[in-house]
Amino acid sequence: MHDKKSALMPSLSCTDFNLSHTLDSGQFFRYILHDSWYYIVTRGKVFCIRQEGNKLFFDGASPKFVRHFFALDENYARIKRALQHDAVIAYAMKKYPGLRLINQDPWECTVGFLCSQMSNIKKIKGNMDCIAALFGTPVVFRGKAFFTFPSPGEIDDAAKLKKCAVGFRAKYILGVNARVDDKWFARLRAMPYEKAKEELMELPGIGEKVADCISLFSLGFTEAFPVDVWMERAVKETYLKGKKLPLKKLAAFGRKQWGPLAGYAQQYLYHWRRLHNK
DNA sequence: GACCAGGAATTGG
DNA sequence: CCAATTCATGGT
Repeated sequence: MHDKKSALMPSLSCTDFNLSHTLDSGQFFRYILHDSWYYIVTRGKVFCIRQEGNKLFFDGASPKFVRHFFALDENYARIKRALQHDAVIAYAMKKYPGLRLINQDPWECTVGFLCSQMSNIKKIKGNMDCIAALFGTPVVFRGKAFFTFPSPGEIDDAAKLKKCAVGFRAKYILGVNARVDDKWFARLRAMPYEKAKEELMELPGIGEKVADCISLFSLGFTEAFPVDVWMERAVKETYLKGKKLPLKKLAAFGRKQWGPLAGYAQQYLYHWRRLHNK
């Protein structure tokens, strides 16, 4: 079961990192688990990765890329210390240790969360794989077939997109596809969070929640606090004594409560609330 | 055929 | 400005 090449392939030591928790927390869609390896496609890159304790083995990507993609250089001990004061977050951190925020490609992230409205993770994964198959480029990696994700501007055929069962979201994907490019996303990264979010919300189909997901999962704004139905439940039940608040106020609550680490608090709350399924 | 799924856009006060 | 309503689709 151990790959003989393991000893020769790149590896990294990591602390406070759990690959499965991180991938299975609804922030990223294009990966599959096969023979204890996660095969990951992100834009034009295909690589595989496996965790054994504090060791990460991987193939198809440089150590630098892996460190960046999984935010391994983030000072996690500091984040943990800062969030430990909160009993609810502390519990979730203990239950799902090493859950981290991924640094993924903004364009791919945007399409993923455009697909997310009124949908579910399994279906979003299917949408994304279908878009890659119809608009991306085939790649063979370790004898397996994959498709890279298309670049901005390349999802330009409504009839083909319709085959991917994105439904009413098609007009949003086509609309955004025609309006953005990689440079545009790069500029967002250099802006303050509020400004970048404003720019994102100018695009069709992107409201506050989707803009916050893009901000948090792909632009490095850890102060973003996306609020979906799961977060609404989690916050209402744990911090508001069951009292309802509009989504906009919940997002403001999160940012005020946890400041620059609101995104991490969100990720733990979301993961915890979705899995314990009360 | 109802019911649900990580919302967005529009309308009415 | 805020809340309520409408829109809209594939999977189970």
